[in-house]
Amino acid sequence: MIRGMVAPMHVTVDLVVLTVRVGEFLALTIRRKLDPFAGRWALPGGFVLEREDLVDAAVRELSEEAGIGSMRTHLEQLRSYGQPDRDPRGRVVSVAYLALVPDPGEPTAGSDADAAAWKPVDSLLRSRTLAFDHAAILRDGVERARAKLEYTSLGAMLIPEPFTINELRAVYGAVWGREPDARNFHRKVSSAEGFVEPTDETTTRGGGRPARLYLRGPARLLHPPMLRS
Amino acid sequence: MIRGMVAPMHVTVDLVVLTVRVGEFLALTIRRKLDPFAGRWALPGGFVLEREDLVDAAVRELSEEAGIGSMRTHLEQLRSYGQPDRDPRGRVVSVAYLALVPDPGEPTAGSDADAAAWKPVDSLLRSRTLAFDHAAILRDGVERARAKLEYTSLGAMLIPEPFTINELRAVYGAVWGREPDARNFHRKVSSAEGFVEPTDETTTRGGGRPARLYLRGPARLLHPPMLRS
DNA sequence: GCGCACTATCGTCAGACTGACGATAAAGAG
DNA sequence: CTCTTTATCGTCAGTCTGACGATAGTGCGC
Repeated sequence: MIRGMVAPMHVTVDLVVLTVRVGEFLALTIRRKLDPFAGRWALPGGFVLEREDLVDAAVRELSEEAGIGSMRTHLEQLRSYGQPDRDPRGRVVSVAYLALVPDPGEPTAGSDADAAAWKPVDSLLRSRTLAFDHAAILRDGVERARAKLEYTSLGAMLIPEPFTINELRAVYGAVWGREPDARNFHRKVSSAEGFVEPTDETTTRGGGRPARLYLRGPARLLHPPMLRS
Repeated sequence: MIRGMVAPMHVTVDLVVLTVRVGEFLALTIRRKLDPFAGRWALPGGFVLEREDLVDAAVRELSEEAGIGSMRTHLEQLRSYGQPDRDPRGRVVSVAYLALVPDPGEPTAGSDADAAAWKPVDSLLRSRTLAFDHAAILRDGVERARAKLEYTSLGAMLIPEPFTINELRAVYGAVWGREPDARNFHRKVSSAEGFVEPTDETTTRGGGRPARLYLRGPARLLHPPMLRS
């Protein structure tokens, strides 16, 4: 049906899965069981099945390779990578997805991996340990996440509900590498329409005066944005 | 080299090519010569060659199908589309690119098309005339372009150099559907570091008092952004 | 050559928002 | 019951924006 001179290619999805745990900005990595790059760390991912939509493949890999359900997950397409030599097995085009999840605890390795682990984003980016072009994909995903914290409410997708405003502030500190001022952050978040919804509960888990607990609000975009400055 | 159960797919690039001409926001379309959708209007695009990088395929199609060189063109990846049934010929994953060009005049149809034309974005989006899922791709591209005018200097890629500030303002009006205030726009653009570079020349082509001519500046991001409000 | 129409550019001003930081509130620790 | 710690509210000056007034240079019609 398609003229023969056009070579078909393999299509994969790769996942940049990000979370924050105790003040650290982490990405999910797996250790590859098979060649190429057997034994090396990589981003989770896999081939798109014959009749499978791209986003469905991403959801499936998230579940298979990381044991992460799609319920509390923000998942968006990042971009595609198609350099002809990016995979030694042949021509493979990868559609990368970005997932932001509240810390789900230790990951369980899927069938293609002999280990899975959360690793600090900074050290992954500095240490060229990732297989394929996954360092570039991770860099793009991290950049997108950092940018989106500015003008969306997605920061709240990186912690479990309910959370205090200071816990949310720690997310921004971990992702941006710089803590916003607590008082200005509190003013901004609590006055931004629909960013967070207060509950009746408070907690003292951070020590000090009890802090109100919040849930994620319905707003997705922030007007005006929160500036990294 | 890759286990047999994973079916290879065809990979294409599709192009959302946008420009502004006499106050109208236009997208490049071609009329398809071949099935599927022969005779229907579509976005320019085509198959990625066996050893060709994705962006190279986009540059090639831009040149082949629209006669647009890559010199004065802003080209960025938009996103990928991979619904299993999006192409009746079989499984085709398309990587869409967004191009912003200064009006290059009437397009010349490439070999896969029997016509090429600039059409107003709004009417294309309203009238469900585009083949495949190209209406969705165009919508995403237009949305990206509208958003990027806010926080980048890309508006200047939509008009030929040199230009007056008012001509640039007309670009914003065409893309956003609403003209910013001339005086505030002038203040903002001329005070934003590196957005535009003044020349020594002026023009009276708009009538009235001579306007200074500007070139595109080196800045790509605007801090703070220009608000659609 | 003169005033008019037109666009370009500069200025003004109130309101919104930000960053820096002071001050007070409400817990637990000792 | 005082100290430490975190939470929350306030203050204030500086920046940026939107609305809009005012002035500056052109070409055009007469």
